[in-house]
Amino acid sequence: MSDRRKPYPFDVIEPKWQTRWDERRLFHAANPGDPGFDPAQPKYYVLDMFPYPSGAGLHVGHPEGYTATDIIARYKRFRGFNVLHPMGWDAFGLPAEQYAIRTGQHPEITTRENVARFKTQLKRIGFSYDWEREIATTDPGYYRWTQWIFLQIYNSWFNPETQRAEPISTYTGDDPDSVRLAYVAEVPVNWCPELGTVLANEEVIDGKSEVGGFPVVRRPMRQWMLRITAFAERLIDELEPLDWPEGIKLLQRNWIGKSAGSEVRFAIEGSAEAITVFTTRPDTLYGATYMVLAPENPLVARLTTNEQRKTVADYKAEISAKSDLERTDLAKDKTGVFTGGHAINPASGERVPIWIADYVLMSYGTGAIMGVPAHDERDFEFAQKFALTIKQVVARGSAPVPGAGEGVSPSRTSLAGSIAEKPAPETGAPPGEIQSAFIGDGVAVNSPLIDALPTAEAKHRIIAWLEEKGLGRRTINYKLRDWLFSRQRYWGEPFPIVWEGGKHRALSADELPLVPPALDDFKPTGTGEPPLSRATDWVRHSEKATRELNTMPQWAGSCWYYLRFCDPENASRFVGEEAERYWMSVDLYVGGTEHAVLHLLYARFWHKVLFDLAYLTTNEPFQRLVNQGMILGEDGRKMSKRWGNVIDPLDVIADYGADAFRCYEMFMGPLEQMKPWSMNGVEGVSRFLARVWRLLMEENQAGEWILSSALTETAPDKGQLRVIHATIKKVTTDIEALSFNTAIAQMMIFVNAFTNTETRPVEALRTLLVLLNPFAPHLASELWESLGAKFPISPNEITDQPWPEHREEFLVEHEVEIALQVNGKVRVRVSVPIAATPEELESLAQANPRVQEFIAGLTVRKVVVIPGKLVNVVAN
RNA sequence: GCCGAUGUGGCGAAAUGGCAGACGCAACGGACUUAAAAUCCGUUGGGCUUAACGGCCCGUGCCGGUUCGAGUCCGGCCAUCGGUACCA
Repeated sequence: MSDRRKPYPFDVIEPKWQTRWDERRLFHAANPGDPGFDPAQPKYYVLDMFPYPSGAGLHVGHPEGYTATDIIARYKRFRGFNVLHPMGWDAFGLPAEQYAIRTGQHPEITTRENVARFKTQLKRIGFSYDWEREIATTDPGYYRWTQWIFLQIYNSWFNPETQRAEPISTYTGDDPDSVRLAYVAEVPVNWCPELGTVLANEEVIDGKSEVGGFPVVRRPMRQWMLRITAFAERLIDELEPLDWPEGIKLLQRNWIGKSAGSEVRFAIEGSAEAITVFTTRPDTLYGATYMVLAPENPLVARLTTNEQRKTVADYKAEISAKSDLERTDLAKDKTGVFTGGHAINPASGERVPIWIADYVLMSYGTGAIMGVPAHDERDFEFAQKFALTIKQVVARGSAPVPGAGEGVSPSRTSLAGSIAEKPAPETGAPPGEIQSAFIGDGVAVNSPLIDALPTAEAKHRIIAWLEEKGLGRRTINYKLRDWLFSRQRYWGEPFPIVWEGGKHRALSADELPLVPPALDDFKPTGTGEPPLSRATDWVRHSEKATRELNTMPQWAGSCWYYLRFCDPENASRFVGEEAERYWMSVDLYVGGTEHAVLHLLYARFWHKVLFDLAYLTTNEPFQRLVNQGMILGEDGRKMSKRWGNVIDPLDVIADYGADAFRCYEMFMGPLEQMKPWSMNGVEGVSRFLARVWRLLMEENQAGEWILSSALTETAPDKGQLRVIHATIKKVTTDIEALSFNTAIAQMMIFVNAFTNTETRPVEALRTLLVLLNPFAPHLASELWESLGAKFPISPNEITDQPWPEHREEFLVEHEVEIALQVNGKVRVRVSVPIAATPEELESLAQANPRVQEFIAGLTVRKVVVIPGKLVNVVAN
């Protein structure tokens, strides 16, 4: 291909315009107070999810979203907006560190090289970023403020009364460290003794390290945590008004996993202690025939009887050898052992055995459950396996049993009553031979306090009783866990924390940035100590104090980069107040679904903390979110080295040009949809652009491109005006709707309509070039310039033109073709005057010979007239 | 399991409840050319029928419903893809 003649000289014009845009600072957005800032202009902040600059360079997936936002950015500029469209680098991260371990090359160098490569690639595609706002999370000028934000989080707490983050100074309790939004806790991590490091869950496969296949065990280690759970309620509620895809909102809600229920306290037999469980079904309390604690629950040691001590210890050892993944993967079959201890069911007074099992997680609820096998699938499976009592306490049915009072009727009666009302298959089986758990709502039975009550009311009643007796209370639980915020890595932001006498303390803001020490050896130390421990001088903060050795996770930098873009040079504040007030929030945020939960949740969390502390004026960062779909290989499979189906954007650009690449990415299909790449498709779009080129240009004898002699200053004819204005209308509404594929299709219709005309009105082509400019900016700019050489216009830059407005009057036709239907089937199409009244259309239809033919011998029952569309004659 | 998305020609896809398949690809035919490429013009959902112009029937994953009219709305299935997984 590259040896073939180019359909138009994109290889010359694209670099030319890219250089010119840079020189003219065309895409630089002025901040309030800057020279050239126009307060009358509305603002528009359109943001891409910034990339991790990997060694592999860009793939075709990146530019899909970037092209979409670029079209919007260029369009909004035409529309008179002050557009903020920035780009930067999420540059801390593991690959650079691992590369450093292998080669000894400092991650900073690797990162710099990768950033340079990415930037070259992005520039070659012609994106209209304001490069003067470029940021990298690894710049000290940037991570200084990442550390500063951490300090704000560290120095605040969540006041449950105001439901807001507040400075720690407003906390009046004894132990501020127990309520800080950043705190230290012992949490279990994946520890690989052989590699001497902690591994992420994704790095552990079947209980072995992904690298080397060494055994991995879970072991508690001291970690920094962020108290995101305090914001769970607000993270759900404040999601509601955002203009995000419903699916993403749902994903976040499910991740936060709110469930309402109650805590119930079970007394332990022969002990002053009690076990508190969380349940969403307190109405099934009478059916709790056993209890299960998580193996890690500290109560286990105190409950276990001497006879069971060895069994329990063995089981715990077995469990701790399993990784999280293994523990859940192998969850096909329930396991567990009896502790020997018993508790008392507070409702029934029955004595119930206490077990431990790994299907109960220490990290959710209270790390203990009441086992209600008749009404919970997992409990049912467990009870079956270990032959525990199964007691039915909810019967199918919805209406309360007539005449049944509260807790007075014998349970047997109400059970019989509800069966009579709505028989269910399994209730025919005698008690103890229940075939499966009934987990739906129904009517309480065998539960004296709440018999005959429907589930909702039974829950309410039993909670009231528990609260009255001091045995429990209504609570809400979340799946969301606090955010494990520390990593034992080198290439990340050091914590602005020092330790002295076993206590942590924050650095002051003027000690920032805290720069990581220069290291030659980035390898894990083998002891579990982070690599920073090697830098002994750096670690010593003072005579008595030493620095925190962990670093922050990669998420930290991406939690607030959209704020820094508003004011990237500011040396005295993470973002200037005026800049933040002017630019925030992000009007359009485009990126992949892979960040639907973590990044977007973490960023919202930080934003809310900063908002509560009055550093920001907005409560949410991203007003509108759009996810682009994945681009698959030509074979319909996910692009990967393994399949050899990876497409390199630069290869495509070398053959067809950046404009064709951009347009093809948008023409493939709807932005949000997953779709396969097709080189033939690129070819087609490239042909379209070449046709646009030849609409204005022709070759002279010498083979040079010159302005076409078909161009004239004449006015477009009626047919042409219709196409022009239909195109303005469709392209405009389609861009607003992010429906770029159909916008391009309409421009193709335009070009087809003008391709073989003898004379081409310059006016029509000017309009086309402006409409095309957001999609194919190099081509449109070049042609505009060429056109201006012979047909000057003021202002003479395409980017200074107003966006065209369509005029309805050019779209209306005198005649319109409508369909005549008989009984819903189209029988003939006829041309009718646009002004024809419904009555006229009706009689016209009935008089039509074709219609006559089909209604012959039938009685016309009804005639439906849709003016401009069709007439449907209903007859039988 | 659960949650979500998607099912329309040979392919990527269009269609405020109102003429299904716009636009593009591929394929085929034609023009130009010594020839090819490029370019331009045309045909192109399937079946039946006609010498031809035409005409008829079927068709948006499957089954049903609402409606004068359903790719679109409702109910029930099936398939593919993605996410998630003992969350009490």
